[in-house]
Order: sequence, then C-alpha cells, then structure tokens
Amino acid sequence: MSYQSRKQKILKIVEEQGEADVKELALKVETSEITIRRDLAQMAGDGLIFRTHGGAMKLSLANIPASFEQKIAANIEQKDYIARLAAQKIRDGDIIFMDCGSTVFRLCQFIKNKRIKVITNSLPVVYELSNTEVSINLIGGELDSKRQAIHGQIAVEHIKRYQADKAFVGVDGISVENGLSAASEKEAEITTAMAANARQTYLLCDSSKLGKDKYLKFAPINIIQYLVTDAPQDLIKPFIDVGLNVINE
Amino acid sequence: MSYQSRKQKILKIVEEQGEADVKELALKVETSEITIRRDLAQMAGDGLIFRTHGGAMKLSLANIPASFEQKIAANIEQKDYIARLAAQKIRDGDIIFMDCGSTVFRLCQFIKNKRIKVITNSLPVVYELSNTEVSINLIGGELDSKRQAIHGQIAVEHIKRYQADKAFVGVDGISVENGLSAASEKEAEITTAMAANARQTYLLCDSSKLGKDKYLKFAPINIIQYLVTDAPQDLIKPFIDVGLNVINE
DNA sequence: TTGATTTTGATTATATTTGAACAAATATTC
DNA sequence: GAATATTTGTTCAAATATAATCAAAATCAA
Repeated sequence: MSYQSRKQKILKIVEEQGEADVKELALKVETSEITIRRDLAQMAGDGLIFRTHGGAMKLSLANIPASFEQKIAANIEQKDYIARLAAQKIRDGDIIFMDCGSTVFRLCQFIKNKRIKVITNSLPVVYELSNTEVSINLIGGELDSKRQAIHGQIAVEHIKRYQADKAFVGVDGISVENGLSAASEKEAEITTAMAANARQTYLLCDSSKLGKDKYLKFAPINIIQYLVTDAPQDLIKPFIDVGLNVINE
Repeated sequence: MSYQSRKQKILKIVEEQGEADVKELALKVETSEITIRRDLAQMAGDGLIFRTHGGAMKLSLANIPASFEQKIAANIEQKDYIARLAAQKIRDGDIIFMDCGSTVFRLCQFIKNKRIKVITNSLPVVYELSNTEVSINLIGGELDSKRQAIHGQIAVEHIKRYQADKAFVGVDGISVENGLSAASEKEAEITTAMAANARQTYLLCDSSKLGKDKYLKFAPINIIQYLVTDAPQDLIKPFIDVGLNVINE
C-alpha cells in the first residue's frame, strides 16, 4: 500500500470513529506503530487531525475550549512562576487591565486578597475573582465562546473609556525585529487597546515565545514597558538592549 | 481512551448534570479516582470547571450566591411555566435582551438551540448559554458579585447602543396604580434601558408579584407591552384593562 | 544494474501517564 | 468541640507512549 493511501485510510478511520489509538490503527492499516506515529505527527502538523497521547482525534471533537489547547502546549510551573513575579508589582489601590491569556489567568490566584480593581475581557478571570476582595469591571461586547472572552469593536471602545495603572497582557510571539505578534486579530486588538490605556504594560511571556513570530505582527515592542518571563539571561539580552525592563527573578 | 478525550467526557458530564462527584466520574469514565482528581485539578486550573469537595461543578452554578440560588429554586414550576411561554415568542434571527432576574434565567434552557443573539448583563445566563447555538453579547461595566450581574452607568450606555427585537425582563413588583417597582436602583436602571431599546418588552412575572409594590417605583406600566405570567384570570384582569397584552397559556 | 533517496522497522532511551500507599487537610457526626 | 470519616496532596513505582538513532527495505533515476 502506498504511503498516501495509508494516510487516507488513517484519516478515514479517525473521522469515522472520532478517535483511534496507535495500536488500533497499526492493526487496521497493517503497519508498525512507529509508522502510524510518524503519519499522525505529519497529519497533525497539517492540521488534519488532533494528536492525543496514544492516538488521534477528529478535529471537530477536539476543539472544544481553547484553554484546553493552551494547557497542553505549555507548562503550569513556568506560568505560575511568571504570574507570581507579576503579582508582586501590584499594589493595593491599583486599577489594572487583564487580558485573556492563559498566563495572565494564573495571576488570579495571587491577587485574590488585594484591594484592586480589575478590568478584564476574560470570563475565567471574572469567575475566578468574583467573591474576592477584588472589584471587577467586565468589558462588554461579543463573546467568543471558544476563548471564553469578549472581543470586537465594542470591547475596544469600552477599554478606551478607562485609564489604568497597569496592564497585564499575553501574546503568542515577541521578537526584537518584529515586535508583538498574535495568532488572532481579535486578541491583538484587545492587547493594543489595553497597552494604550495603561500607564505601564507588563507582558507575561514564557520562554517558548521569546524570539518567535506568529502570523499577525500587530505592534512594535515599545508599546510595552515590562517583560515578565522565566527565560534565562542569554534569551532576554536582546530585549534589554532595546530598552525593555525585564523581570525574571 | 486518551486523556484528552477523557477530560472532554468529564467536562460533558459536569456540564450536563451541573455537578458530579469523583466516585461517580471514576465509574462513568472507567478510571481510578486519583486520575479523576488530577483531571479535575487541571481543568479547574484552566477555568473550565469549579472544583468542589469531592467533585466538581459547572461554572454557571458555582459562583451563584446562595441568595440567587434560592431565588432560582423558589417556585421552579411557575418560573418554568412562564419561561416556556416566553420562549415560544422567540424566533430564529431575533436579537433579544435578557436581564438578571431569576425567572428570566429559566428561559435559558428553552432557547439553547435557537439561532438568536442574546444581549445580557447576567453572568449565569452567559455561562448557561455559552457553547450553545446562541450568540452572546455581554453588557460591560461594574460587576455586582452578589447578583452576578453587571450594573451601572456604563452598562446602561452599552444597552443604548443596541436596538433589539425583544426584551425579557423581571421586576420585584408590578401594579396598575404604581407601575413597575424594584428592590434595587441598579436593576431598575437596566430594566428601563432594555425596555427603551427593544421593540417589544416582555415582563416575566409570577403571580406573587402581581399587584405588589416594592420600595422603588421606577417606571410606568406602559414601558412594557407583554406580561407573561402564571396568574389566574381574575388577577390579570386589571392589567388587561389598562391595555397590556397578557400571556398566561 | 548501481547508487542515491525515501520510507519503514527495530532498538534503546526518555518522557508521560497512571495507580497505590500513606500523611495531611477538610468535612461530618455525635 | 472532639472523634470519625472523607477527601486531598505527595511520593514513588509500574505501565505506557514518544523520541531518537540507526539499519534494512523499497523506490526511483540514470
């Protein structure tokens, strides 16, 4: 059987069953498990299927919440490390923006007892902070249910009505050459608006995103003032050189 | 089964039942309790569910304060009866306002599969309708954590930007003599704004509130066009006499 | 055919996931 | 409020999946 038709067969099985594991596929397609893994890796790379531990899933079944994918991609300890650093910069009385990034979300646990006002477009953040000391202002507009966040023009206008002390935001990529980049225009809009309306903007960014560019380059690096990260010295040097304040310990 | 699909299964069970304990989940998903706990911990970390002692809850239920929960639980049959009547008036394509009343909340279950846009200031409504066919516009502004709703000037201005087909609202009292009354100015503001910006306003009101006045009389009866209620004929007669359309069957 | 390239399979090492046991924390009962 | 039962967190070991490396087989071009 040719290489291509095997892939098609695999795809068909996954589509029909919704889910299949490597062993099962190896048996049905009559090849070795290692070959199945290689095929699955390629197909996942092409965005045809969703790779799971031990097998693969149909995309339509896998796509439920965005936070799921974020979770898989990145690692909790790094995020908590970064979030803790960022939380140290928050003072009682502050008014802060928080966007819908997964690292930003981790901030919640560290600020529950602070007397601050949080302006956010993220429902998980709202949820996590309600019934705490924190006073919440929710940004209005269209709900993106995958991201569990509010986006769009109305949201941006809402943000513009406020002037905050600090903004805490995430991105999908940052590099000295191309500045901030995102995988979605919706998120880029919100990030830009928050940065513009805060006196200081803190970018929470784990080492995997430093020096990377995503498809949408949306802002120069100087719209933020602080980079909070877990990255080692050599990775952050270029950012310090262009005048960014880097917080990594 | 991969751990990804297991998590989805768990999420689905929790979403459907509102609540589930570890033992039950372990049984249904056919895995050990420790694994369920680990999954729940991760999912709670991602803000997908609310972790309780011994199990997990749906987000929409978790943050609802006891007072609101009691309201929802009180007179359930009447509220569902009214909500069902109201739901029958909603057509695919409608843009509707929903306020944060407990009867209005019961509307959610009947409209999950309709292709409509809901503009609301109620977080329980948002949680209940996210990941359904309904498209959601969340009203922005200050969060009142007791009511789990957005109130205030900014919220009112948000409402004014939209023109809806129908508004579904609740009140604390209604009488022919004194019109609509509420126990809180915050709610009154929102109700008034929604009514003003909808072509038709439906007041969802169980029989206990008919003919009653609460401390704040905030609007004349004619800002609404329809009264949806479970009250018997003799109670509703006065309202029909002043020109209100009454729906009670 | 011969040699180069690609694809596949086997083996080993690494990482991840899972479950068990037990101590600590938290509810529940009286 | 003390005693009891549950639930949870932690640590460790076993099972399982993946990644990396290299050699064998198949394919292709001349």
